[in-house]
Amino acid sequence: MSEEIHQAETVGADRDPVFSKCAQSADDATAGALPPALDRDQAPRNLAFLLSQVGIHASRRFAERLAEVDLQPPHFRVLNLVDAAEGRSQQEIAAAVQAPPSRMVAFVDELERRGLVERRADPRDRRVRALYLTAAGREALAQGREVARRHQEELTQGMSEAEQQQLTDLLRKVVDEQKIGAGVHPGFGSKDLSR
Amino acid sequence: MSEEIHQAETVGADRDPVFSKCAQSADDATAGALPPALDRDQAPRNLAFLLSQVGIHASRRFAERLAEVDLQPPHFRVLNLVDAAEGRSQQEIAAAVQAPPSRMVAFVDELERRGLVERRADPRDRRVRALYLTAAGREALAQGREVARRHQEELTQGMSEAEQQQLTDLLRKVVDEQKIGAGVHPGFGSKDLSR
DNA sequence: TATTGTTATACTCTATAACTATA
DNA sequence: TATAGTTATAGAGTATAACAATA
Repeated sequence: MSEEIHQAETVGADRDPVFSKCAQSADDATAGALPPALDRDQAPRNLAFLLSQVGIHASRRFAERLAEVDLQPPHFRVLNLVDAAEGRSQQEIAAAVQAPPSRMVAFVDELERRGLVERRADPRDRRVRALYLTAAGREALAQGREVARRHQEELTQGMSEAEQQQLTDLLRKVVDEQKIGAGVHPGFGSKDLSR
Repeated sequence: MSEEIHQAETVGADRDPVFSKCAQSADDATAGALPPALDRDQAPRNLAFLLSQVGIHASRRFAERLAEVDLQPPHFRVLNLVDAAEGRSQQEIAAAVQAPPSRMVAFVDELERRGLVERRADPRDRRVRALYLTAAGREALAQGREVARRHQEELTQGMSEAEQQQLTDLLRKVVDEQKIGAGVHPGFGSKDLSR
């Protein structure tokens, strides 16, 4: 996974006396679990680290919330894409999410099993399986989008409208500058972020 | 993993005629691989999606670069932490990176095999294995940090100093507000981000 | 001969739980 | 009895390559 810790500099002075005290103090089931020398309270000022840290947190949190409506991120993504372009072949959708065909099969299997998506024959080419949403699929998609709405609300807690706009603009600048495909999310698997 | 696509709205109008044209156009080995209906060029304005997208991109890119000096993110992280607090026990370090003891063993095994880290006996408790960097370990750590420096440089390409500061401040605000532990990076594995 | 969808398979990463040696 | 470290193991997620039907 990921970005790294450049916070090392501030640490390393104190040692065992402080540590043993801390390790046994009563009220630190969560926070105080780390010895103080490793539990720096100074937030890293490192931009790359922050981006990675916040991004992964956001992704993971979203996966958690999505699970509440029985969806995993890849499934939600496929639903979105099928909705965006109904009647496309499985592999067209797969290409759009950058998933190999074999993975797509598994996802569609699952979605079809749950009655959210339909595979229909394409009269013009009997090899392809055209994908369509069912009514239940639209319902699930709506639920997922509601989760996404709440997720974003949570994520922007404590930020003013202006700040949100600023952050959005800056991030979009990065996407642009780094030539990350506009709507393409790197990493398709759900495990990636929900671990 | 992850954030989701709310870009669906803009799509779905055109269909096969446009698509077949696009699929065959010559100069789109990369970009034009997607049918236009799925290849929206409008960047998403969704903040949660952007955070996840950029964060994962950053993490993955960092893992790639780190590989150039034969390090994986978890190894680099462990090196950083050992450097920050030499002489700590394996499990203390493990706790600091939120890794289960069994994973830590594997990482330290690898680092020791490569001569970057030493396990020493602790005279006060013969169960613990105190961790120390070797000279080679310090060298590797320095290389990793240099990679991190270049990585950040790449990531902030095209941004003014002021913009970088703005972005840093905003992200730090999110870390604070979301109660993500300051220096704690969610997700320890390297696979997460390099897939 | 190439392509769509499918299956089989192998590989990696991960956590859990059992085990040992010390305490 | 509890803890530091280790090992064994099983599960999830992933990609690759072989395959069948169709073009």
